[in-house]
Amino acid sequence: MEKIISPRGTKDILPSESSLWQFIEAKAIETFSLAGFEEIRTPIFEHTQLFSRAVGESSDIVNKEMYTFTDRSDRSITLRPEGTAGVARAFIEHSLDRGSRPQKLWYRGPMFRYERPQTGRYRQFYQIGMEAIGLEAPFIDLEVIKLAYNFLQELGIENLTLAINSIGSAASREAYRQQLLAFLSEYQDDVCDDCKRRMQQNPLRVLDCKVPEDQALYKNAPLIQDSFDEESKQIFMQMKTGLEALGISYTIDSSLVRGLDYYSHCVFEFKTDDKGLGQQSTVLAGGRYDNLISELGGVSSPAVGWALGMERIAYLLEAKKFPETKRVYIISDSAIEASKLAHQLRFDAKVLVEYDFEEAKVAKQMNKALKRNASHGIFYLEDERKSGSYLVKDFQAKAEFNLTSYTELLSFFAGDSV
RNA sequence: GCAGCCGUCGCCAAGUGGUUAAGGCCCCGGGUUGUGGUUCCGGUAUUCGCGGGUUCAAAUCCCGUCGGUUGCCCCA
Repeated sequence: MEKIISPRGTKDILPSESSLWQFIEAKAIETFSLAGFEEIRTPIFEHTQLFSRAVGESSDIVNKEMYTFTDRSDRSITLRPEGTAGVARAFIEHSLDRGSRPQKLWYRGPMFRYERPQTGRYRQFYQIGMEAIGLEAPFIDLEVIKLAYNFLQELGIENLTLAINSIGSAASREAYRQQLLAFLSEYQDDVCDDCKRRMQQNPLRVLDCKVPEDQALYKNAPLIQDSFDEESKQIFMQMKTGLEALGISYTIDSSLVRGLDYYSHCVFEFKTDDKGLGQQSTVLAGGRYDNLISELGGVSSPAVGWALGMERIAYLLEAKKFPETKRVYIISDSAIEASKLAHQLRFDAKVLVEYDFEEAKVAKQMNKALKRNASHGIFYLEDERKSGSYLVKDFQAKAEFNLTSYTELLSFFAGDSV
């Protein structure tokens, strides 16, 4: 029979890895809750229309990367390729603009894009993201970036650089687009095929081209900052001075424009220089999207947010060591008695307890205990039960303790460290 | 979507046209009568990702397909 394997671009997170994922999520819950951000869970699939309108018809995501299908009632359904659109839809649907502003939300979960899988890039991948919706105060951008920064620090990820840029207000960006296109029209026939396509689809991307000959041509291209209106200039300035005041170092990357249509003003990315992730150096990215909510039919609600790729984070954390916890294995000639003791200890001492289901020989149970990475063994055989005692073995210290009551046993396992 | 490389047991692999496809790790069973990952004995691929073709003969050559990987595009 043919073996069934997971579909292309998907992967299982096995127990050897899941503790790391739990660690990441626990840190997210902690960091974001302390800042008053609350979790929102939206559906994994939405009406296709939501994404084509929110993410933008011209984006690659909508053009060639969506997992779209027709359901049994002929509705066009799409597996969400990113988190912001669903959050925005929920914000409008439940009139969250009537709540306190800004609404401070975060989310986690799988996203889907039909792409060629590569290291650090999957068809089903997991993101953690946050959105602050309802106010345009630039201090919110700073708060959101600072939280990203703190979160990454809490996780213990180092060597990330923050790149920021401003793409200005929608009006100033449109003005720039015209200027840029006028400039590019001179070179229309000289540039690479990719750039020809970019001119049609997303002219700002042209400046990011990797072909050296093209780069030489673009040297004299107009700068987006030069087309900024007063408001755009001021917002970007506040951004920069704010980051400096918060002690967050950054670089300005004028080629940073982001792939999604809904962004405006501040955009940013945290990147790693770890080569192991291949071309996927961006670990967290986001920006401001002041018009998305109104474009989707909601009350005008400026917003800012970001998302990070959990696989990429997990990759960077793989080598990290986690603090050891106590792990107890009961060695007994009676699975029933061992089970009773295990359940009691789990609830009374909040310690991880396992035991043997096979009533194997003592030497064998010792081996199993070690194989389970136990830190302690409790000998609990007929002799011990008769005398009401527990022989505790510390596997690391290679020491034995004869405890003569359950109370003594409990106090032995009190506390967190091994 | 395009181009290159790769695919032998759960893992690491030897084998590159010719009798029964090495080896190591892990795993499983057994021996050492209530104490340590040791040791000893034994077991585990009718088959080389899958399908087809060439040949007297294929894991080895050819075609296709699936999957992985690297680069491009793009992106978290």
